[in-house]
Amino acid sequence: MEVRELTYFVAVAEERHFGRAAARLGIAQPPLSRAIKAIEHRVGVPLFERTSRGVLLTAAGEVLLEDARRLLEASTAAVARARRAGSDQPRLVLVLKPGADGGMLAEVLREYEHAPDAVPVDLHTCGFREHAGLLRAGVGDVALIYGKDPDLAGLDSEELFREGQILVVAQDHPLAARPSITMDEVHAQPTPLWTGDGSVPRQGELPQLVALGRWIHLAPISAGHHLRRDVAAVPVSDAPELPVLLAWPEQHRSKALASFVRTAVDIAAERRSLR
Amino acid sequence: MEVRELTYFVAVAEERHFGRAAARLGIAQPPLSRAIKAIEHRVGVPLFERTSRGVLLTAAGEVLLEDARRLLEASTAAVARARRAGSDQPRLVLVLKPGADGGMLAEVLREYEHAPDAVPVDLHTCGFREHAGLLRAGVGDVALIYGKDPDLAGLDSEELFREGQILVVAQDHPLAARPSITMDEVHAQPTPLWTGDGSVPRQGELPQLVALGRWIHLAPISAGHHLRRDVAAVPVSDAPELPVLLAWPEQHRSKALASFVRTAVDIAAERRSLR
DNA sequence: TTACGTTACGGTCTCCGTAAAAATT
DNA sequence: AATTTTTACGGAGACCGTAACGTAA
Repeated sequence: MEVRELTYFVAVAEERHFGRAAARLGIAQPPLSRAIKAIEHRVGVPLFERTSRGVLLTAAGEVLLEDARRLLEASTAAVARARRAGSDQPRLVLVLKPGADGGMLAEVLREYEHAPDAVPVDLHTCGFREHAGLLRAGVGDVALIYGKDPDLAGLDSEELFREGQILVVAQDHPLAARPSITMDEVHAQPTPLWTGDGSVPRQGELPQLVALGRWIHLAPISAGHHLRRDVAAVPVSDAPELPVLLAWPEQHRSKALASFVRTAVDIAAERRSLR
Repeated sequence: MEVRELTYFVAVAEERHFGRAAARLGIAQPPLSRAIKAIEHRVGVPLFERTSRGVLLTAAGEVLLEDARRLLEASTAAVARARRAGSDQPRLVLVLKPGADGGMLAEVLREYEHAPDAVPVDLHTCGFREHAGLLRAGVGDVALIYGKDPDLAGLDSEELFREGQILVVAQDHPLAARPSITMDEVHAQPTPLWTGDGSVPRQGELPQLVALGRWIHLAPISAGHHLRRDVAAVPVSDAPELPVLLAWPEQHRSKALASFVRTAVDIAAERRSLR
């Protein structure tokens, strides 16, 4: 099974229409039709049910679609990683959400510079829940992830520590002056609480909306250090602790990466013991 | 990057020689040389250092080799799985070492027959530490694995229970008559203890060697039920408990598989609570 | 009749194999 | 001189696009 064929298959599977799929692939329908037929012949089972309004996936097609998506992702990731590994000055790409640095990133970077097998670290910022995808796509080598149930498929990870949460509200919000607050109170107050569900906001949009009093949201304590001036943070006494993870592609432990992970884990352990 | 190209690359990387790689691929050297050059051009970095005695992998080549092996494995697995999913009578293939049934397999199979979404279960036996490979290759859907540190890359898993161990010795071994024994005694006695390191024995070879008094080995308690007549089992009071895992390819939870896992987990939990 | 997928056909592009050449020990 | 990789060249096969054809709502 060639990746060109997988690309064709995924296009048809996602468009559920040979014509649209061909357009998306930039080819004519007939070659696409032939290619799919060839695949089905080779696999030995039909992957689509042809109807006069388009196509439907068979059970086998559903199974293949899952694998095919992963394969395509992995194949582009493979060349991306090889390319970076072969560049003159190898670097480590750390993926993180802006501001979500766990309050220890600066120290980790400082320490890592002097570690054995260290290489320069590039920071690649990303949006909500994009970490795993970027690692799997070969864009990044390692990611710093906050969250309860992150998507770790195909990744190895290590928990660095857990962190309490603060509520971020507009400066003139009724809760802004409180020294502390409970989860019940968070849910009881009227301003909507941003949960990350639904549409992903553009970069920097959420702080803006919070400052305008349209939303409030929870954040890890360490994020409180670099909030906008026009918002306030209130400790939430009984908020669940957020795990802070370091994650990297499965079995991709270059020396540079292993050394970075070790440095971060050591510093995290040290900080835990200080508390 | 096409999988044909990856196949070529892996062949050269593993043979470290264009000529041998070409022979293994069943093609002539020149097309192979061209193909590799094309790949290197596309990736943008050299993957091999050509010497007059063959080739060496560059750092980028090493990185790509890891990914390429996984990709090839995954691509064959994808069609294998799709083919099985599309067969007229879908089945669930359970991979396990002969005898390593956790003492509960019969009950799980019996129970599963009546579970919702159940399909017929095929048993596929395998050798020492072959489970993961067979799952990744798409040969099996789910595996029953004993062991402390199994290879779970690319797999999801669930621990069913933990089991104590017995020492399996020849019937006329000095320890055969003991009601119980400690790990210290196991290590102190003279017959070599088989640890699974080194060469993998042929199927059924180890029991033979144990019966002949050439080796002794540890086994989970449940394996004691189907030992040869000419060996004896002695409980080891302080042996570390062996985890018994159910594992399956990451994110491949068909209804049939999910139902099987649930059945097994439920029965395991029930047995734990009975103790 | 319209919208989709499939066959038929001809051209092009890629890939392969044989043969000769370059490079390194 | 021998071994190994690379370049040159000619042919076979794969893939694509246009056009014509089935087929179901």
